[in-house]
Amino acid sequence: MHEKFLKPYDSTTTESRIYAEWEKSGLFNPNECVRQGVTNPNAPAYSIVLPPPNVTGRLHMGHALMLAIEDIFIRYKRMKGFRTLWIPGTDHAAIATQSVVEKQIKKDEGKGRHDIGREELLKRIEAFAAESHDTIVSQMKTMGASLDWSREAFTLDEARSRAVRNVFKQMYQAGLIYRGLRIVNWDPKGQTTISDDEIVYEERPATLYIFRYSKDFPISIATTRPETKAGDVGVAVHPDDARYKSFVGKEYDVVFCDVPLHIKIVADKEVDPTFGTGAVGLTPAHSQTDWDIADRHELSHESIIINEYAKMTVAGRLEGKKTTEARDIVIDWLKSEGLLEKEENIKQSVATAERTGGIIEPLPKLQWFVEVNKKVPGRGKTLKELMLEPVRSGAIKIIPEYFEKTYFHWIENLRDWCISRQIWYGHRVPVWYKGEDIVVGIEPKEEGWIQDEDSLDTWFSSGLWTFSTLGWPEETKDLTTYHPTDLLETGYDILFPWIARMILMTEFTLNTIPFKNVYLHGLVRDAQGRKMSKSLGNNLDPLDIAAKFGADAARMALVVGNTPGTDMRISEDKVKGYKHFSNKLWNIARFVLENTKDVKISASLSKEDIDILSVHTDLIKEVTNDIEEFRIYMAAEKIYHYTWHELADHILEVSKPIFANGDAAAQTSRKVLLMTLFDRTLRLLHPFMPFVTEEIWQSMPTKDASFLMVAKWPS
RNA sequence: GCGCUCUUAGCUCAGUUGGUUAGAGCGUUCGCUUCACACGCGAAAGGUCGGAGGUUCGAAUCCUCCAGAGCGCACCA
Repeated sequence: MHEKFLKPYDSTTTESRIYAEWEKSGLFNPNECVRQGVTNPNAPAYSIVLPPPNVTGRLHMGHALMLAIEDIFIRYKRMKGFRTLWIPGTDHAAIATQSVVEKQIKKDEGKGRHDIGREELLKRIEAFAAESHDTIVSQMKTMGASLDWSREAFTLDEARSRAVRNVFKQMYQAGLIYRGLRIVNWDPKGQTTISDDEIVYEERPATLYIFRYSKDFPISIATTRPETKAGDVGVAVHPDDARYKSFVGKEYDVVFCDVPLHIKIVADKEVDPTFGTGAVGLTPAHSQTDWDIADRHELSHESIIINEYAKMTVAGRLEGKKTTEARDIVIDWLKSEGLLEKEENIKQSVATAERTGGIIEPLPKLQWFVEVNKKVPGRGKTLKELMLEPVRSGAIKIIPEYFEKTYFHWIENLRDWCISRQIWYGHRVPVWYKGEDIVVGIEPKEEGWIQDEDSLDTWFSSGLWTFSTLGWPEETKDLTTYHPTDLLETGYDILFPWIARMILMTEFTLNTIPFKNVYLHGLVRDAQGRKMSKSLGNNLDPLDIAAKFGADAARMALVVGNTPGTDMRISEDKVKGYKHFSNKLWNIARFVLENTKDVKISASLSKEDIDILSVHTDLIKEVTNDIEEFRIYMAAEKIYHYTWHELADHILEVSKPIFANGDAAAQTSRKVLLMTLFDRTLRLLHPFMPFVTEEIWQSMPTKDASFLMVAKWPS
């Protein structure tokens, strides 16, 4: 027996050494597994593409959970003999990364993005991204993730850029990407448009003002934003509203706070007659609903009164004022004119930008969109339908299943996807202009073409992730072997922005699904159930936890009892419990190795020992089944329970008298039994606690492969 | 407004899709320097499974209603 077993298990020195040995062996790469003869060249493939963490800093416990779950499936399948591929990568995360760096520059140097300039800002962001990347990679390795680093990808590298330009061009040619003047979600703080999914609604108290445009205007209207009324072109009422029926179709000229308005009264069923006064002032340029109503009644869209900096552009006393100041001015004016009839306190959910916190200002802007309700040429179906179908048919299975309903519900409400952003970091829109001419996809050779200034929503490139990482648009061997991928594992919070987009993009580009199974994990919360955040200071850093208790312990603490789709709580105490388990395993190794020195593994078992072994065989079946059915939270618990409370507490204890004074045959049988049980237990436990199991197994006489990582799964 | 989830031991959660006395971890109490391990061992206490009905031979599990908690989407003039 190696003398290392005489001291308690030390995870810190062991884990880094073991990872280096695995990496050096090359066995994270399935091609190398085949070359070294540990995997059959014709074995079925199993693949996962890692959800690429944003290069915005360091990994948190949610990432650690993601790595643990995916590594468990990967290691299990690898031991099962599959050609198993897990591709690592990182996400440039456009807006998120740029805003982190911009904030830092503002803080350190007091400068904004335009003081720095496009080129210099990009340089700074790239330096920051590179540093984050290195930190993240080393964190992933610390967690024991058996990722094939030879295939590492970045959403903004050259290969992925080629994929992005290619898909953009194809979608444009298919008529599914268009440039249009639409109301977009403008973030005045970040100075960019954002998509519907990047909005966070915040409930806030607001005042509902009820007033008339002028003394002789016949209808009072209600609004929470009086300043926008300077952009009104009409008033809408419900067609069945008896109070206003006689006014429908009439037109009025008024002067509202120095601004001349021409107001037409229209009837539209969109209006809720029970809200406010039942009459809506229409501001088509600054409200999506109003824009739509104006469309139906042929009213002008062009009355833009607020600019990108949330300042008023009308002449008169409001000119150049911020919207918040303008609101006070309008209210004062209404009061002084005797036009304000009532003020009500109401609750309102305010749209804010998730990255900057800026209050969204709906503005009409010329932007690029993906059209989701138009038939895809050659498919006879819309993108929306193509997103629904594979989940409906079961080709894609979502775990837990109830999220499928949430998914359907979201798709039904889906509108065209605004993909252009006014930021600098990211894939630049691959469109070039020269006068009226436009070229899409590849930069024209001739002089005089100017590229679109905008960049693409980061989810456009991550939507291609399952196939761009496998080499598309090249027709690679990897692509035919590993796509569609087997499992996509991520947090339920990005079901919509990411998973739905991947299905859309893959259906469009490859006529197939990106993955067969979606495993959604919940949020990792602190011991009190609070979200981990910088401001609360309750973040647990996976690196600290791994350093203190070992990555194995951290993985077990994250996985045991953690059902998919449900938020979990984690505390240092829980991790500590599994550190003790690592040590327990270590001591079992010591006992088994000490007591089986001259064991002949081929010797036959006694009747009693055959029974004990068969219980373990049942465990193997159950655990295998649990993993296959995505119940790894249960598989982990079962192995833990068997190892500690059956193997250690019971079997080892009753073996002591046998070794002390049993007959020779009983002793031989028992030695074989313990060695067999422990060897199989290490194999079962390896996907969950890869380091300590590998370290022990290297000293086992049953060792039949270079690493436990590529040893056979027991049956 | 539409939809989803949760409510099980003091705490955090399981309960493999209806089947014998409902489980785990942590915590609590008591006893152990037992030669693998005090990062340990042995024992014990603790739950009418949110409430009310229903289906069934049988319900924590399925159905209906009610109460409480959380979340998503939409609206928000």
